[in-house]
This record gives sequence, C-alpha cells and structure tokens, in this order.
Amino acid sequence: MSSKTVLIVDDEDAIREMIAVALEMADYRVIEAEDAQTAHAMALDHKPDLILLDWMMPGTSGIELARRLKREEATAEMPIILLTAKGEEDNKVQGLEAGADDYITKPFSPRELVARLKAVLRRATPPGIEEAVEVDGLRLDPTSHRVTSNGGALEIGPTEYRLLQFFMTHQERAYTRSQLLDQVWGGNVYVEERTVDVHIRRLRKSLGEAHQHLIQTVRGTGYRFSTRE
Amino acid sequence: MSSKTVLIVDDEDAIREMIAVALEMADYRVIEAEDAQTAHAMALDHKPDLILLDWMMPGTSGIELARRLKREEATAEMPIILLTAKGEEDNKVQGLEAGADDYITKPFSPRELVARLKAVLRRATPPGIEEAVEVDGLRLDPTSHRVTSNGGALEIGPTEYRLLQFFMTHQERAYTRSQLLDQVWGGNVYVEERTVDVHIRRLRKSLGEAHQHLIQTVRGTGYRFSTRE
DNA sequence: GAAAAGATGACAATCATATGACAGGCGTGC
DNA sequence: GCACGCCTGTCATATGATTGTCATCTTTTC
Repeated sequence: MSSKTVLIVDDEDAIREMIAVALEMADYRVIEAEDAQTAHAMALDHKPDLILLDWMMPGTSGIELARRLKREEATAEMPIILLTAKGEEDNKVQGLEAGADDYITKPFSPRELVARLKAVLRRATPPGIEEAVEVDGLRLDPTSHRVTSNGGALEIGPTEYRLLQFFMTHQERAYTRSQLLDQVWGGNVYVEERTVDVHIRRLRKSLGEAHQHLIQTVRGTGYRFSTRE
Repeated sequence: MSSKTVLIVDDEDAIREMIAVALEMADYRVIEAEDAQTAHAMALDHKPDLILLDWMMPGTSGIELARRLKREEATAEMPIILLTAKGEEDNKVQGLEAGADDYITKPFSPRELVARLKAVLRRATPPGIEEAVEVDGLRLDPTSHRVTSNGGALEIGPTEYRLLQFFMTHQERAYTRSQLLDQVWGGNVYVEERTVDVHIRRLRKSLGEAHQHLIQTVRGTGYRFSTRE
C-alpha cells in the first residue's frame, strides 16, 4: 500500500516537527512549508494527498490559503484540515466555509490527529468499483472477496487471492517470476524468485482438480493463466 | 419510531429556514447546508435519510451534486428530491436522469413538500430499516429492536445491534474495518480500527454457536456476513 | 542418462486476528 | 448527590494463519 503524502503548513518549527514525527510514525510521507507562499508552490509541485494548515500565520493566513487552494482547479480536490488555537469556535464556521474538510483545535493528541486525518482521507478517496471475473465456472468476486468454483467457496490465502486476481484480469499471457513479483507482491519487495513457484503451487492446490489446469507452466519463462489447451 | 433526518441544501437562508420549519413541525430532524461542498460532507457525516436539493446554486450546482452523490457508494442509496423554479420542465428530465427521486417546483406549499417527502421515504426505505430481516433462523426486527435466534431472544448491546443490522442488510460483501467504522459508528468518530475486532467478537458471542458462522473473517481485509460456506 | 527447470513438503519467523481484562463514561434508581 | 451496573474503547497477550526459504523429488529436454 503506497503511503500518502501530507503537507504540513505552520510557521512554528517545533509544531511542524511534532506533527511530522507523529505522521511518520503512522507511515505517512511528510513535506513541510512554513509560509503560505511556499505551501502553495509545494501543493502544486508535490500534489500531496492532504494538507494540514495552521490557521494563524504571519503574512497570508491559513484561511486565505485554503480559499485560494479551493479556488484553483489543480488543488481544489485536495482535502484540507485546519489547525487552530482553542476556543475560537466561530473560526470553525469560517474555516469550513473556506472549504476546509475538517478542523482540529490545538492542543491535540497525535492519536486524534492521525485518526481525523485518516477519516478525511478515507472520505476523499472513494474506493474503485471492481467487477467480478468468471472463467469456466471459476469466479472471483472482489466485492465479497471470495473465490468460488462452480458455486462452492474455495479456501484461498491472501497472496494466492491476489495472484489469482492478477491472472484472471491478465489472461492468455505468460509472465516471468520477476514480473509476477512486481505485479502481485508490489514494486520493491525483496523475495526469491523461487517463492513464486511455491505460491503457484498453493494456488493450484486451492483451485483443486476442477480448475488447476488454468494455471499453466511456461517452461523457461514463467506462468500463464489460460483457458485453452 | 425514530424520526428521519433530512438534509436541506439551498444557498438562500430564507428558503432553508422556511423548509426547516415546515419539516420540524412534521417531526423530522433537519440539517442544513448552503453549498454543495458542505452538503457533500454532511451527507457523508450524518447519513441523512433524504436530501432536499436546490437545483440552482452558485458554484457546484444541485444537479452536479446529485450526480456525485449517486456515483459514490456511501451516498448512492440516499433519496434526493430536487427543488427548482417553476416552468423549467426540461430540467425535470435532466434531474431524474441525474438520479433524483422526485422533483418539486417552487413555489410549493409545506403540505405538498411533506407529502412528497413522505412518499419518497416510504418508497426508498429498504428492508432491514423498518422491516425485519431474517436469515437462517436469525431474525432482526427493527420495530421491536430485537434479535432472536430460532425464536429465542438474544442479549445484544447497542453497537453490536447496529453492526448486525448493517451486516444483515449488506450480506455477501467484505468490509474493511475502516468501512465498518464509517457505516456503523458514523463518519466523524475517531476510534481505533482494532476496536472493530472487539465488537465483532462481542457480536459473535451474542449470536452464540448457532449463528456465529455468519460473521466471517476475511483475512487481510476485514469481515463479511454470509450464509454460505 | 545427465542437466536444467519446476514441483513439492517441511519449517521457522512473522503477521493478523481472537480473546480476556480493565478503566472511564453514562445513565438509572435510590 | 451518589452508588451501581452497563457499554465502550483500548491494551496486552494468546492463538493460529500466512509467508518466504530450503532441501529434495520429479519432469522435461537434448
């Protein structure tokens, strides 16, 4: 799962640092800006997935920046969370009007910050709709996350599920072990190529007699999912 | 019966107010938004039972918002009634195409508004919200707010009840912890994802031997309610 | 038949989920 | 106002599934 990038905009080093640490621990990538000007440029350059914006800053204020970002098409979709000192309730309305997606009052706990950030990100990224694939009575349904063989549910591990999903959406084509590692395991993991063999075996086992012929060995190359032959 | 929540979206304060009063008299809970942005957020956060949407608004228009709401899964099921100025008959087609469930022409009487609103709500209320759902001898009856297993009443906490209700009305589908938090806890609460595990356990415990197999773990993903396997 | 490539079974480390316990919050009844 | 019990969310720990690797066996190729 690729981690999300968060842009922190605050004029105080200490606060930026504190937030950055909290977010990095929660496995987000973090970029920082200490004024609105820089922040605006970074938003355009790095396209962060979310912006944490301090309300009060010297020069262009946070809320002004929020408005500006929402006005421009390139940045309008980026969710914004405003940070503000306590007890400024009317700011809240103003903030949400400016297009902020959420609003956190200082002081806040790292836990709260991360939780709300997650919630906002979740809302901003509607899950893609995936369709079921069916071949020869073998059916993989991403919605229920289930694989059935002629109607009967199959026992299948997470990796084998991903492997099968990849194969079923890329049929009739041979892949090397290396390609499969990239596609199914993800770009930069370090595992032995032979490991693919093992998972292929596990997948075949899971598929059972009825369908294991669909996973074919291509000698000297790798594997292929095919209904033919 | 718990009263329904209606989200009013209109840029004119006076109109919102007028409608709000009418609806509150008819015993609906009312929330308001004056632009599409806010409305979208509120729809996600508060999960209103129905949305009253002004056709013409500055910025994102009503119809655009309608389309967006229908496109996203979390809001697709919410019925929408479009409000529009008189004599724009062709809007009607466009509106219904965008997924609106009904269409009211301004000016309208409060009586008419409430009547059509009721009608739409009646039509739109899916089973499980008002009607009982039953699966394999496990029965959840929203009217009496009661769960029975082969006739015998079950001890079940509020959260577990909502969780079960959600599951029974969304069967054969895998949900991540995150999605369950959104759907069952509501969009704006911040709790640990692991908390879901605990409530799943409590729910399973409540269901007892007879039915706990219906709540299935989908390793690496989340949980699923299913009668199969 | 020998070499090369793939299949298979076993295994230990790792990771995700299940479980039990606990403390704070909330409402109820006294 | 106060004690009580229920519900919740969180944590630490237990349990069990999954993963990557290796050694060994089988098949294919020439």
